[in-house]
Amino acid sequence: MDNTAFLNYISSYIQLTSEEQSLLCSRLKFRNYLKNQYIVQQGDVCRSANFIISGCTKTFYANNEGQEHIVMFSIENWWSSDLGSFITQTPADFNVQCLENTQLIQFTYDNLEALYIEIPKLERLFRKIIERAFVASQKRIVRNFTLDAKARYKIFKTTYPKIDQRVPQYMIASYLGITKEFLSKIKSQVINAS
Amino acid sequence: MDNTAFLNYISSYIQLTSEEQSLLCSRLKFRNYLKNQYIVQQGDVCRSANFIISGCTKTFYANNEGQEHIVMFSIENWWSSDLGSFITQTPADFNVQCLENTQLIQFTYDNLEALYIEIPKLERLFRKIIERAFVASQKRIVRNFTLDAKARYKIFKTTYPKIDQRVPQYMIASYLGITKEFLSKIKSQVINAS
DNA sequence: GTTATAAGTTAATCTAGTTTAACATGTTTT
DNA sequence: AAAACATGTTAAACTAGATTAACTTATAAC
Repeated sequence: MDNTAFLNYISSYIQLTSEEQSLLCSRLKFRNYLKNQYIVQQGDVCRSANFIISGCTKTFYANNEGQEHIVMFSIENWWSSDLGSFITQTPADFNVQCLENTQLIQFTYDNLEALYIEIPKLERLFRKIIERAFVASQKRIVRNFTLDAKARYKIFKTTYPKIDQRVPQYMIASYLGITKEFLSKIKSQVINAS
Repeated sequence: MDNTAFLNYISSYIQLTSEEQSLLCSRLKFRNYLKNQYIVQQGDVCRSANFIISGCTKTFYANNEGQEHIVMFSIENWWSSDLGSFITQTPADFNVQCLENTQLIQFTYDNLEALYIEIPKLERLFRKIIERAFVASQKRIVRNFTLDAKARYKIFKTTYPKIDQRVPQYMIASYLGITKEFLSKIKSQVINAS
């Protein structure tokens, strides 16, 4: 199993000694999922925090009418879980499903708690990771309030060009909080305007 | 200066030794702001993470037309900052303004970095605090997508009854992402329906 | 290579929420 | 207590985006 992507990712947040690195690596559990498989299901407890080595997932909420609302896409070098369920070990609000065959590093709750004790620097790592995720989430809330759908779509396309190309358009509409029909309309406007 | 509220708040996340507690307390800086004073201004670097002892603040974004969009209200026992600006020490996207006379504990960036080294458990504290904040933020994004304005208002009222009573209605409309006129209409519908 | 099935587009009709504007109430200042 | 200003309400006209439904284009299955 190839740890380099994960170690490289970590190194932008904290510096580990080579002992810490090898200890950490000895604890890593890899797992493969197939396209369409669920990593987490709404109502189940989310048992692991998942770092994506390859592949792509969507995190979504399904309401009583069965409509899906996508909260997040995750690709290589990002996390994919229902964090709320994971940290409290209570039933998940969200589903996490693979959009491609996906390879993950999985940290179970107990595993991660033990790792925090063995390698205290990881507290800092995860603090910093979540700080960034929180900031991005706050900014998204503001964008949803201040910008109309066309502006939001343009930002999405430039911020996540790789996701835009890998994922069906109706899921992008769901992520943006609009219908696929309206996204279609926006796209034709964007093209005709240029 | 009264540390009890802060120590009590912390104790629901981590257990400090009495040495750690007194060290922490010796480092706390209190500060008072008057109603309408700015703690952070859009464009300035946010120099401190602020824990509210008493009072109330709003965190908001002002667009080019001068319209305000409220991201968050903060009251006693919660935090009030532009976290994105604070952690990266780059210019703030948001303003933080006092809605009442407000007493804070302020952690400057350098102060907090030093504290993380003196009391490593604080890494865990802030990791946990931000985990919760992130989860709440994600849930708010979903609510904004899945619920209409009336449902969002009802949830706001039951989740934050104290804020609803302390803050002008036009600010609540801004927080909910609707106009004050429409909030007024919703409220009359909620009353007439009951 | 035809038949299903999933994904994307277009257009007409409809609605939640905005805009504008006039008015009402409350609160601070002088 | 009048003036000035901030806050809140109501109603009519308007718009961004939803809904419905018919159609087109891909992709997969046999």
